[in-house]
Amino acid sequence: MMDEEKNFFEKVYEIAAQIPFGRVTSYGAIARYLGAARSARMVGWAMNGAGNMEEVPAHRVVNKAGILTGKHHFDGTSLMQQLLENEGVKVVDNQIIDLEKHFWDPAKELTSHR
DNA sequence: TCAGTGACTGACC
DNA sequence: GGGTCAGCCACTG
Repeated sequence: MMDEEKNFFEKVYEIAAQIPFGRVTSYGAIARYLGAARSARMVGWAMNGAGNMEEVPAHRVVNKAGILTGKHHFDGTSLMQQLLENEGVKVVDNQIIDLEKHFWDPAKELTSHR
């Protein structure tokens, strides 16, 4: 009711900022939590602006396949991979290993209200 | 102003 | 089982 007044982007930032250390999530998971599962692209676009926000670890957000699709948008080339590996997430060929083990579902962890 | 692109996903064939 | 198509919304040219 009240949070819904927030902008879509702001919600994405808030959720992304709550991703715990060593965990990752997908654009669709965030989008679905916001009630816009079909607008996963907007989540990625929001991450584009979040890339400059240290509070928003965009490197912890990957596609559903666990592939670092947005690594190209980072300052470096393997920066995104380095950050994930630094958190204990194994990444090979721009893809996260054991994604299910590192996956963090906002709708499941933030199961406070729909 | 219109049209195309994009850090995705799910459904269809 | 694997590839293709459409949808979503915002920004750029």
